[in-house]
Amino acid sequence: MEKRQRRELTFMHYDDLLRQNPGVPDRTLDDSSDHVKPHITEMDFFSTQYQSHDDDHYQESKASNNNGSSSIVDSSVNIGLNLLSSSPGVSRAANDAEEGGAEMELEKLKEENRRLRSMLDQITKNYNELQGQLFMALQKQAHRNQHEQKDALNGMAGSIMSVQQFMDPRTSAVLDVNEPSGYDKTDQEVLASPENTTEVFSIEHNHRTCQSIPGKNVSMEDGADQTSQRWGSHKSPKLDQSKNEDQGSEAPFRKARVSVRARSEAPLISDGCQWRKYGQKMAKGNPCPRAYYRCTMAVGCPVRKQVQRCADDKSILITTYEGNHNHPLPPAATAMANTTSAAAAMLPSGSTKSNDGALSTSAYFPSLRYGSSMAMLSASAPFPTITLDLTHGPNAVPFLRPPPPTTSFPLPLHGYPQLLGNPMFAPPKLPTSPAMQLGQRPASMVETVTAAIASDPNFTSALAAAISTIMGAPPRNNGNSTMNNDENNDYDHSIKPGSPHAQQSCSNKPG
DNA sequence: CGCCTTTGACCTGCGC
DNA sequence: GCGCAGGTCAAAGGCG
Repeated sequence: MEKRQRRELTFMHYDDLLRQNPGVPDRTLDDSSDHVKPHITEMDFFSTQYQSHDDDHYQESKASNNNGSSSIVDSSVNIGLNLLSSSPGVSRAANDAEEGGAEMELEKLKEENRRLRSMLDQITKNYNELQGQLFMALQKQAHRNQHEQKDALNGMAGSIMSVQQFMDPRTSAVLDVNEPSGYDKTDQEVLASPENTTEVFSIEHNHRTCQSIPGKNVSMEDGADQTSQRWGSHKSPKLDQSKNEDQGSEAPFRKARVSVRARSEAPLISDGCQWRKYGQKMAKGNPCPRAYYRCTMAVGCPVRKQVQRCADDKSILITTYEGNHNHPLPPAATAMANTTSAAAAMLPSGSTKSNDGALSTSAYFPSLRYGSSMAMLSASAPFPTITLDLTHGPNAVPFLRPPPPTTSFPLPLHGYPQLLGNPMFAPPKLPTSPAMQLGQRPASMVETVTAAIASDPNFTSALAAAISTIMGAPPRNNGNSTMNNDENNDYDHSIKPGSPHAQQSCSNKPG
């Protein structure tokens, strides 16, 4: 009985898996009517999560069978064997009766596994090819954007940049390709400037901002100083030194800030990280003070955030993140980090800032296909800033507030799964977060994160659970491999239960 | 005792 | 050069 029961449960899990992975052909439709057992192993091939489910439901069996979890790592053949041997409660008589059929089923399982593996390999190969093509296209786009930006800087009226440019999250990354591992430290921060309180989404590009700000000749090469230039140009030398040591490689994105606007009565948004308040200032034009927080989850963590209530609507909490965590993050923090990283990655490569602070470049998207979050260019902010407006529900109609002075466009976070899976957005010491490695639905995760935060900023626990549900356990191989160039190494780390990645993910920011 | 918050002072960039 | 504003430091005090 246990054996049959397990089969049924496993089959259901596999079903769920198929629902969550539409790309995987539903091979069970062909065989389900005939055999139930074969699905057990096939399901196990792709998801360790479901294996764990089995373990949960059959702890008794597992107690006397050490192979219960090992099947996750082993080949499909082993899984099949494990299943047969993992039912100590089955009587000898039952085994004899099913022995012949079981062997045949086992063979079928093996064959099915081989087919699925080949299919998965093919899918992975296709995905990688597409990813490579996309990367090349983005590079071309970046070059094109550079020329356009030069024209704009030369006084050309072409302030309006192509939609693709702003929609292209990789543009900046591509442009920064020469930078030494600059990707590590995507900056996240909450923009608390009053101007942005009315903005749905603002984006500025680091490059242009640096070039356009007098006295801030921060080139992309001196990334080590960018942290201090951005957050604390007035910082003490000691702090700068430490930052140089810790963040020397994160320069490129250090200029970017990610601002999250969310409705919350709480003084802080629970983002899963530990923060220490190190300062508070009254910002001009806003009766609410601006608080400065520093991540204290690890010594020397460069991540900081500003928290300030919107001057127009005090129920809106504006949190600005900057920097990348240099330590493992809890799931909730990981989700936020990924979200903000993805947002930071959206920074266009060529937005410019006019001398008078007026928005000089912007892109407008008449149709808002992505209602959960939107982006808007803002030249008013001294730093490249992306503002994620979570004050609306995922399906809410954007622009409930009066249109901001700047143009806005939706943030197509889910349009760039490669961003989340790309190592460029992984922290230096944290190869890739489990979420990032879940290449299947990185964008959906972001959506889920933003939606959850929008609905309840303090609901991080549920957020983590939701992410876990959506993403499941890291795929054993192929699934994530398509998302990460460092798939091999990163993945190995991520699936280790004891590994820090198992409980965190990292991205850059968030805090 | 350690950690955190508070808060005034200080530093730096920027505009005039 | 001066003043303003943003950002940070660090001493003091509170809290568990």
